[in-house]
Order: sequence, then C-alpha cells, then structure tokens
Amino acid sequence: MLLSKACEYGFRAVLHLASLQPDGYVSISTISKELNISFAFLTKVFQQLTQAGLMTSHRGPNGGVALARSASEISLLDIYTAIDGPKLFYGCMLGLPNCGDAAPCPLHDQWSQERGRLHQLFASTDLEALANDMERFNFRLKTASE
Amino acid sequence: MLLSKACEYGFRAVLHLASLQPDGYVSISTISKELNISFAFLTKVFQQLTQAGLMTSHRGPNGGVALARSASEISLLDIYTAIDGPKLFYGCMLGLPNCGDAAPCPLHDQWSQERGRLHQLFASTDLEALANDMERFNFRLKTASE
DNA sequence: TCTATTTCGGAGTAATTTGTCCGAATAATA
DNA sequence: TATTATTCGGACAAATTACTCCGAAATAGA
Repeated sequence: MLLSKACEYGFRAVLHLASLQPDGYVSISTISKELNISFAFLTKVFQQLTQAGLMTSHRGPNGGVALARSASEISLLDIYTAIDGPKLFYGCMLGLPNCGDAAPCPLHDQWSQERGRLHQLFASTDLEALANDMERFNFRLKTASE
Repeated sequence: MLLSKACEYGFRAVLHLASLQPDGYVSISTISKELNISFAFLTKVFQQLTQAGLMTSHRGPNGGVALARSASEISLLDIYTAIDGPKLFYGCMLGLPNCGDAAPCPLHDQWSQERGRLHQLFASTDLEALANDMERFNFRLKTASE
C-alpha cells in the first residue's frame, strides 16, 4: 500500500473538512460518522496533525478541530509527511541504505523519477484546490455512495 | 513503503540471480549470504516465486533455485504481483472501494496516472535488461558497499 | 457551580507482517 | 546404503500497524 490506513483516513478527513468550509471547529465524531471512520482511531490521527501544527483543536462543547491555516496553504505533502513520514521520497525502492547517485541500485534512476513525481503531485496539491474540485465534480470521500 | 520487505528481498535476490547467469541451480543460502538477507525468510520468498511459476527449484546437493524461463521473459511486474499482489495497480489511494471513473475520489485521476506509470515501469522492465545494466553500470544490490 | 461535550494521553488488544526454528522430503555422491 | 546438502511446509515468535478503551483535562452553557 502506498499510504498507511492512518494516512488514508487523514487525507479523507482533512479533505472533508476543507470542503465544509466551516465557520469554527468541527467535532471529530461528526467527521467520523460522516466518513465511516472509527472515532477513536480518527482522534489519534487528528492528534498527529495538530501536533504537527497543521490543525488546531478546541475542547469542550462546540469544540473540535479546524485547519491551522488557510486551505490554500496546506498541501497533501504536509498531511502525508505528518502521518507517514518522509521516507517514501528519499528511500530506495529495494530498501538499500545509502542508495544514491554515488552507489545506485539498478532501479535508482527510474524510482527517483517516479517518487519525484509523487512528491511533486503531493506538494503542488493544496486543500483549497481539492475542495473546489470536489464541489465542481462531485467527488466522493465516503465508503458507500449513498 | 511501496514494496513489502518480502518484495524488496525478492527483487534483490532475483536480480542477483539474473546477473549471475548461472548454468544450473543456485542455492538460496549462497544468495542470502551474498545479499545479507535472512536465509529462512528468503526461502519463504522463493517458495512464493516458485509456486507462482516464475522459478524452478531442486532439492539436494547442487540443488537450489533458478529462473523458470529466460530472464528476458520475466518482468518486475511478475515478481511484484507474485509477492505483493495486484492491489497497488487498481486500488484507490484513499482506500475507497469502488473508486473509479464512475464515482471517483478527488485524487482518482492523478493517482490513476501515477500507478499506471508504475505499472508500465514494472511491466516493461525485464530481468535481462536489468542484468545487463548491472554489469555496465556497476549497480549494487548489497546493503554494504564492501 | 454543575453538567454535558469535547479533545488529550496512555495503556491495552487485535491483526498483519516480518522473521525464526525444526523436522520431513528429496536427491547427489561416496 | 549412508551421508550430506538442499528445498518444503508448518508452527512458532517478534515487531509493527491498526484499532479500542478509559480516565483526565478543558470549556461552554444552564
């Protein structure tokens, strides 16, 4: 799998949040019900994102989570690395340590290109753009089509 | 991680084998020592590859494993799917079931392209070509440079 | 102040992946 | 035939990931 489950949930939840364009905080339980994601697990994911400074949170009634900055200033790369770390974008496909231009594995060149493309895709895609896409093209984030 | 550990080992072992261009069978213990991979675990990986019909094996003295057909007729895709399955090439990045052109997730188009590229890379790369590359460019498969 | 609602943090459980061990089956060779 | 080298298969152990539970802290509102 490219993304861990935690990261899948994180992407979906944050995209959902961005598409809501809410005034204030949205509770995690609301999001988890909407997207059919375990509340307890999603809470952990959001904790990672708030600790990474991408989200803010507020406890108590009418509390919840919110984007820490404008949706246009948060990229998929931000979310990805906060949850799954940066390894995908520098690691060797064969798991060899120190694989690089100096001592490359047989797949180094090709994989460098692919992972560079993925990095570029994640880095250049921000939540605002995706939220707009979702409205325009009726993209979905839910497991069932309903 | 893109590849499971089992698949990383499988790639490395099979590439090593192809670059050896041996007469007959090569024992798994030889390969495991050469590449610094646990013998017991590598044995399991080769069992998957022989069960998939990509390798043949022979027990007893001078036994071991060998490619089941010419190196030019085995692709990285063959190895990959035998070990990690086909999911990477059709699955949704967000893990949504039934994500497709009819009911796409917000990342469906971009991810379809990327995974298609990966599929193309794996499918079009055969072991003979890689073995040749390894000789010409002195690529490495070992963890330490020695 | 009391109560209800929410996130936080830590501990625990379940499932999957990774890795080990051992005995049985197979085959070459002396 | 006996010995040795090898893969095969199943059970097991360890590590990581996925997921749950619960009590504490914060905070809004009656």
